[in-house]
Amino acid sequence: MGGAPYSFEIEIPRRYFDVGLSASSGQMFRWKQTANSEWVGANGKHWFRVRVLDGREAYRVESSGPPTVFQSLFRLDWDAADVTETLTRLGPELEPYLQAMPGLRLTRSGDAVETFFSFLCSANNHISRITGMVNHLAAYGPRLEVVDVIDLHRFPRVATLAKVEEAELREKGFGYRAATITQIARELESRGGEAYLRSLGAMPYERAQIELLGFKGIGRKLADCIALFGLDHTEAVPIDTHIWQAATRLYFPHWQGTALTDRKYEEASAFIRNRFGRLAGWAQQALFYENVVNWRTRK
DNA sequence: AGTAGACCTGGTCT
DNA sequence: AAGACCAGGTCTA
Repeated sequence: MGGAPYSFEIEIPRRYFDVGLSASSGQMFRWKQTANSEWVGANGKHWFRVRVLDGREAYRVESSGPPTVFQSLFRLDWDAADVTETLTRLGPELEPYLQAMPGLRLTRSGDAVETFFSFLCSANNHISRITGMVNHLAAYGPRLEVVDVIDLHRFPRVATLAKVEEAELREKGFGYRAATITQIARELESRGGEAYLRSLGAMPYERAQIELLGFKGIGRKLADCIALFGLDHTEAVPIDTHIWQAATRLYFPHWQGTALTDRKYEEASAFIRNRFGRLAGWAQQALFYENVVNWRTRK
């Protein structure tokens, strides 16, 4: 299809920014590595194509958006060296996890709507299937571009998703989430849709969390994922099965092997948040993905 | 406040 | 190779 409106270089050491790792670590679900090992993906209304420049600590990016969009998406305005140093100082126990995941960054979605619906797909689910479901939802949006046979869509708006029928999603293999997703889409629209969602990003984390918990089908975990990955509340710490394992290993050994209850969720999440402040979400991401990659061998 | 089941589907393990 | 188990959980009883 037509050429990219924007083409630019991003110069940064790999240990501070690994696109593939950051794009495929469960924060976004619309990135793929092509046969010639480029990373192609979409977020909200933009698409991206990223290539590692041989022998250089740099990327060549083609995109529908200017460099600022890409930089914001991968939070390049945060200095990874600085973040890592601070996290290690505040929590020396994080060092092996950060070292194990060099170049993994906390991303910042440019589209709260996409993140909201992406994580609705994530409950009690595998990353591989979440990916398929999110791409099904994305297909309701207009096509932006085709890059290397990969269809890249603008993620649909709330009004579009609010019209989707439960049966339709069932047929696409959404299972019981077909019901919650369509119901929540309607509820979100009635609350003001995208503008409402964005307003949650402007309020304090605690208030946004309460708002999100008001949706039937959104519990603490999803609320925290949406807050962290979609609303830029970087102090949010979603506690899922992986973080629960890491948290009990590092901070609550007496809870190892026990079930995660509301109270324990609150305590573990707040502990990590208080320990790392606005960097807590970044710490969470390192702990999360390291555990995803290594949990099988660990047990 | 904590526990037990149910819930779609499909990867992974046995 | 068919069947159990489980996954970035949440709701209800």
